[in-house]
Amino acid sequence: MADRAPTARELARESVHASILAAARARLTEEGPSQLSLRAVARDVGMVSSAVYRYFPSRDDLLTALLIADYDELGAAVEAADAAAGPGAGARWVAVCRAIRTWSLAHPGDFALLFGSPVPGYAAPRETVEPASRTTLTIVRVVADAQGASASAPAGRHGSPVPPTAAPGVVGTAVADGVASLHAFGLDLPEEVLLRALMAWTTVFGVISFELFGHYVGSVSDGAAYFDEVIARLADDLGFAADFG
Amino acid sequence: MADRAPTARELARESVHASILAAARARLTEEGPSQLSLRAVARDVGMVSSAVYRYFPSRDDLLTALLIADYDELGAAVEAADAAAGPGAGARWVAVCRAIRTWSLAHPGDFALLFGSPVPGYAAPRETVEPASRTTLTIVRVVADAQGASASAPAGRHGSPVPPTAAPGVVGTAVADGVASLHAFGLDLPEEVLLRALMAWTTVFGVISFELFGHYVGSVSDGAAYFDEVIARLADDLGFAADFG
DNA sequence: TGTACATCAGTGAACGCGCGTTCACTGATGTAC
DNA sequence: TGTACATCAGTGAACGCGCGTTCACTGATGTAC
Repeated sequence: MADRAPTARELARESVHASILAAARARLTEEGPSQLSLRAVARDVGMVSSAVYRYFPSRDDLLTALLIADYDELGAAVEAADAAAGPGAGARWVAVCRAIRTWSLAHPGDFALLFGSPVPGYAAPRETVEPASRTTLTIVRVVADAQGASASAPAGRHGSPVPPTAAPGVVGTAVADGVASLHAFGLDLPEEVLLRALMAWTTVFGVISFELFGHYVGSVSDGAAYFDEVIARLADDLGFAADFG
Repeated sequence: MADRAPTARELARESVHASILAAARARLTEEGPSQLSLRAVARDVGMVSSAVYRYFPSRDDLLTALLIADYDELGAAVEAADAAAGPGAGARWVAVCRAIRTWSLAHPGDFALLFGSPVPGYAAPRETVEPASRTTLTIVRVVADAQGASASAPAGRHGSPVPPTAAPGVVGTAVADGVASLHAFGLDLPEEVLLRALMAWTTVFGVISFELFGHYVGSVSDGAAYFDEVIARLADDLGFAADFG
């Protein structure tokens, strides 16, 4: 019941568990998640495949653990970038977006696991939803703060938060669920702003996906420069100016 | 040498070839491309697996044929939607975007093949590049036409094509390759416009991808309505008004 | 038009492979007296 | 502190599976005389 000193067995178990996860993550750097085999991971870690079952009841559980670890790592990186950035929303926006791209390029297999085509025969369980939302929430928070800040700023191109749309009035129920979820996090945003924030996040994802999977070949030569151009315009569309420091 | 009447053998060959492709496409509706096995396709078509080798030298060649067929089908659907839409760029924009979404939702496996995580161990050959560009080109063409039209339109929210960005002047080389490619198609666009068009296409893809792969669960309830909201704002950002008829 | 030979689509068995998972085992670590 | 038993991590063999691909075959279709 009380806190005992961990036994040698417990320490060893913890360490092997971590080694298996690490080996799986290392594999993901080179190959897609659907390729990821329990036997290969066991081989990498230097144990027999059946031994892995002492730590993960099945391959699906390994995938779930990976999914959570990845979402958390990405979320932590994004949150850290946000915290480390200057106080202005423009600087935070750039830091957050770049952090997402940097992590994704460094972990293409993990990116595919999180955001690519679903792994055949695997359905992500509930437990993955919360860590998954960390990144989205950080983005929404930056946008929300930018809105608050610019509400009391002088008028001009960036004076009015989120310009009105060409086909207004129908936002209606489209993101109602999203607004409701945000309340659970203590955020209260106009639907228009949430929709714009969601759009921006979607674009950031799309750009990274296209870059990573080779769909910009022939159109975009310098991925990093292009990405900066894109997030500058996204900030613009959100009613504030990106700040590249 | 000259045009002979096709022999029974030739007709049969043509027909079996088509059946195999059709069976493979049908499988894609239900399962991911990495799952797609030559043996399963052969089974569906009612022949022994080795017989497929009379038609496709390997599984990779089957995948390539599928890729081309899919890109062409999507491209044709998008071009048809463009042609069928009213003459205004706003109406064409809506028609084209909706066509992309409609096709994608109806063919999730094909969408994953075209735009999802790369199939492990398979690299798409050159022949797929041209059919792949049909969709992108249609979008760029609509945007280009909208620019031309609005250049002589009265000023206002949609009077000035593509508003200036918050961090201008650096577009520079980011999409230089794209501009060069466009010349081959007789299109000459300012870099800013091309960049905005590329961004919009990326967002459309991102929205469909998120919807299809379940990343909007909890945020977006009505995918179709949300999609329309998004493309209305994209048109807005491109300097014209979406026209939903 | 009729026959002899060549072409080629489809068959069925076989190959070697890697996979997820189960199971009885051995030997080291931990616990109770 | 020392011994007897329980726990449990890791082993190694085995299961059944589906895969891509090869190969010698048979029988129907096409071609040359």
